[in-house]
Amino acid sequence: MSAREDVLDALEQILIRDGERAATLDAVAAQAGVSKGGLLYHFGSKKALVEGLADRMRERAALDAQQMAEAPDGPSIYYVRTSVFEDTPFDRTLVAATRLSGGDDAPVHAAFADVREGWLALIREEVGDAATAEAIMLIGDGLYYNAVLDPAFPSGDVGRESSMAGLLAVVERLREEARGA
Amino acid sequence: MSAREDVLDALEQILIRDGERAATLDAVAAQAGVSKGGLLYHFGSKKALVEGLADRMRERAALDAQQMAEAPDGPSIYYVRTSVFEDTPFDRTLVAATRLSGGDDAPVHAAFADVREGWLALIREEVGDAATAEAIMLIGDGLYYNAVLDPAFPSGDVGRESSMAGLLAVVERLREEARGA
DNA sequence: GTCTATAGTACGATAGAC
DNA sequence: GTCTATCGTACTATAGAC
Repeated sequence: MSAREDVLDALEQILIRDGERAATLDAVAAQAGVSKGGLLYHFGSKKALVEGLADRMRERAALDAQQMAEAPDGPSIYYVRTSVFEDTPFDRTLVAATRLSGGDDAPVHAAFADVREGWLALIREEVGDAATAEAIMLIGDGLYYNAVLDPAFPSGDVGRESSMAGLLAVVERLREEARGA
Repeated sequence: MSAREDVLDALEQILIRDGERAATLDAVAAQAGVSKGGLLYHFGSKKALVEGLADRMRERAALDAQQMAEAPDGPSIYYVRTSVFEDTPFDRTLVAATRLSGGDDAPVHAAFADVREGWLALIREEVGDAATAEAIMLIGDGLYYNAVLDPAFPSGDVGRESSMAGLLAVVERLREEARGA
């Protein structure tokens, strides 16, 4: 039962570190410490392997949505605040899946659409105004994508971290203005 | 002289429509209407081909930065407003390059970093406050990445377009508040 | 459940004719 | 400047031993 999870961990690791093209069955098998044949016992094809990643993303996203809904500082701040890489299991899965977003992987795309819809709903519920909710979510999105697509990722972007406080202040102002309206 | 441009156009087309993995020399040559040998006369390797795309991106970005600096509604609004795909030559080059951002293409990454730095400088100059400038740029970034990474791209995302007016109002409010401070 | 060996295809790049 | 033909490698996937 653990070998399956090891393979998914290995896939994530390679996608995060080396990108989509590097995520071959050979490379994933080697990273997971199994042979290619062993890998293909658990996931019968590369397509099935990617679907396994999409499934894991849905599961972990559901847990994160719970956290977001119950966040003491509210879903808006939670979303922007957690849009920087923290190397949690969910972060790793999300970034790995993002690396596949350029291609035509239907399961991954569908999972992303559903997860994003849930996020936006929580933010909209908190701030009331649809345009403000979208603006707040986009700030988090921009933060996330910029970090993920950075060549230095995931070594960290110190400049970004120091500007987080000011950014959260802007988001909070946006939220309060929309609530007051 | 035109064959070179045709090849770059073909590379962009394939990256936009089918993603990074589909952009093989065979596919690009076929799309450009030349043989693989013919392609490799102009670009001696795949690496050289990608560098050609990065160079084109820098050239076209410089022209766009001029437009942005002189925009009647200001760089901030211009940036967010043009963060939706319009199928201009610059848009096509930018989206194509974004498709390569998951991998380890140093020339593409360097070009992106330089171009983005120029955008942020223009916005920061307009709004004064660094945190607000970053927030505004991130809204545009989020808008852009969401569109580009959408599976339906570039067929268009009608829902997004209808929310643009409200979003621009939020951006304008952010800008005016920062200016007044 | 995991391995080795191998089939079949696709890729990047070179050589040489025209 | 563009073509066809080809080499060597790397990829996905299968077959069959253990």
